[in-house]
Amino acid sequence: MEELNPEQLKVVTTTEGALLVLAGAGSGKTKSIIFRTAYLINHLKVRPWNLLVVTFTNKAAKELKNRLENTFNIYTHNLWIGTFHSICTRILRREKDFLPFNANFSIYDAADQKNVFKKVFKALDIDTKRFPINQVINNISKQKNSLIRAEDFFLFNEQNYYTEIVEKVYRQYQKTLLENNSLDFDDLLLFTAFLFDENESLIEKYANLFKYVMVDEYQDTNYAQFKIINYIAKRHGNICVVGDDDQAIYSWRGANIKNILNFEKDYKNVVKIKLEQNYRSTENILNLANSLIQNNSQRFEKNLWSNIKSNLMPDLMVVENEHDEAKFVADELLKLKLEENINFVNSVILYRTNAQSRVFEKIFVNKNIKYQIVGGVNFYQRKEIKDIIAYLRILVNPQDNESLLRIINFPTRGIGKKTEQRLLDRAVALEINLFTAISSLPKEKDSKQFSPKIIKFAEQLSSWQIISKENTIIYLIEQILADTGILKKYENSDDIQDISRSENLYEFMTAASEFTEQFEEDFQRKPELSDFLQSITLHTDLDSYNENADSVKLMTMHNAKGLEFENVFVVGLEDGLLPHSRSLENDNAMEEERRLLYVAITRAKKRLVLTYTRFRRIYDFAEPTFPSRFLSELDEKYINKISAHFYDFQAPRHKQRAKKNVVLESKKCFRIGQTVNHIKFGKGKILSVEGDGKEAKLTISFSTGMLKKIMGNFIELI
DNA sequence: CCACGTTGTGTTTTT
DNA sequence: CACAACGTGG
Repeated sequence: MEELNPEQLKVVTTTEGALLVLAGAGSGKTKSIIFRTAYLINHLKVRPWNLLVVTFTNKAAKELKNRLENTFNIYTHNLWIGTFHSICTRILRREKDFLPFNANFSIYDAADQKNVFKKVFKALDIDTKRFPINQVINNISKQKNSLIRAEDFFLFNEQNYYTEIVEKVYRQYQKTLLENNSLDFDDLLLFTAFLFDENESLIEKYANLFKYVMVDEYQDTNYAQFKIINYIAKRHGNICVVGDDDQAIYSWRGANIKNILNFEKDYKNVVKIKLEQNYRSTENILNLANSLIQNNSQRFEKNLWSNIKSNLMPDLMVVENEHDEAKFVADELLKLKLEENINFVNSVILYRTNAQSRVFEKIFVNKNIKYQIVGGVNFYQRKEIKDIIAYLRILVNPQDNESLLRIINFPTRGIGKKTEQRLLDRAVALEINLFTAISSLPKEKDSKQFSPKIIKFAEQLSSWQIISKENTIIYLIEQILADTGILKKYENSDDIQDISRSENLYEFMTAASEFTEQFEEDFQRKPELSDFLQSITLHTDLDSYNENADSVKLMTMHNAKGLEFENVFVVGLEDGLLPHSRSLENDNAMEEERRLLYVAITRAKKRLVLTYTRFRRIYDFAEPTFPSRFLSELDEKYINKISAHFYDFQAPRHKQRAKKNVVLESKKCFRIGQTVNHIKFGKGKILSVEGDGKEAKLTISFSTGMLKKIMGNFIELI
């Protein structure tokens, strides 16, 4: 306890009643939560299972558990620690009797979700041009996060041609999920909240169980999450929330910053504690961050300070294009390694969009710099992994038609669209699910209508289901891969992509066996297949990355929340990227973009380098860019501006890529550089020609500044 | 029924 | 450019 400063100590020992902790970046927030948990258990003798601790990521939960075990000798396997989603899943499985689905439900990720939506759109014959599918998905997700169910839709939304369609889709979508005994991520929260709303006895039960409640990153909770916690904690009022309004970066997924701003109104006699000393960053870095964030309007008054002195000044670097940017960062890293013997392990590159990682990857491979990309395409979202997961899902949850349809003809076993329809018809006629419709075939007398291929598949399904109940997970996976020939097919292929797929499948088996080991240690029993499936759908890349490996980490600024690094490179600081173009018109969104940069900067302990480019390739063309407007808000006292002129780049500038359709000069009607006229767009210059004759596709830069691709037919030469 | 080629379309951030 | 959806020939 001597390690704690007076404010932190107060957080730890104020256990009764409602507590609001406003914890600035690097102020020892995690430490306070750990000590508080340990204090409750070891000092006040609270039973571990009477505590509920909600963290933002699985990784944070895992770390918390480890520290409690290693430093405080606390058995953590009966402690309720986890993300909202994993805790809700646990509650839903326990309280299945109160729910319309059973405990074997599948959890659909974003990709599964989109597939269902596509089917719903088709079934309802909705025009995706007028109703963009992603927009509708987003809308419905927002409804769910605000605890608005399909049947209550018009109580909260005005009726017009658009909302009428959304409501229809919402209804049909939920109906389909229910038929599949499946939930999406938002449903995990929604159903838990309504579980409490509709069953007084359950509120009683969980309020009694969770005598003390703690929520981390409270500024990024949404309404559904607020309600869930409120149901549990409002009776006894023993709730401690920790957060920083300046680090709220998830409003786009329904998080409401008002949850933390209004906490003092939601609970009685709230004690408010501010943690304002930053133990992470140097004074220069912190002052720089402060000069940025003070431009935001909606925030608690605070004074975050650091007394870590350093001669190092944050750098701002301007470079020609994204290749030079990557090259500059790579060279800086190599320089640090060579001159100051600093390893890659404590360095990170932070960017706004996942797509920005590609250039860095390329150059790091080139220069032999070890790196890890955290996030982006999740391991469990890869095609080959989703395929094997689909096999496993239908064995746990035979109602999961979506998963079954995914693999009904993968690998190809001669079940095409026609046969698929016949099987679906059979299921509907007999009022059974597709799984049963298939697996019951061999016992049927009329099975001769179906080809031996399908009978074989049916027999396989049955045999796997038996294995899934009697054998280990890893054995089941091996068996499925062998019976279907999937692994062999990939291994024997000449395509490098297939080889990599086979490697991923091996990695999946490793993951399964590691999971089994860990689970047995944690819970002292063998895991069910459903335990495994639950853990992987709620798993994120961040949860498992190796932070100690001597490699540079690459991730989005969102993923960096809660982390810290010695050396931080924040790249792509251009208008349109950060702030992102889709946030430009909206004041609230702009403030969130600013907070995002604030989060990125405050990850740095010692070295901070910010970069932006003059040109960046978007689609196919290098376009001129403008420095992020946030850069002008940074206090010049705390930043060192470096110009690209001082840096010797060898990389070729703006190399023109060869066009695919090269046409003989003699056949051309149009040539690059010619001035032309268009009826609507006026005068312009030809920038490129694809194809020949009048049919050629021309890229024309019009005098209005517009860039267009137009057929030669519509163009007249001047 | 399937493999392959062509056309069209679209990019924020994630549990 | 990168990937998904569609169409065609085997």
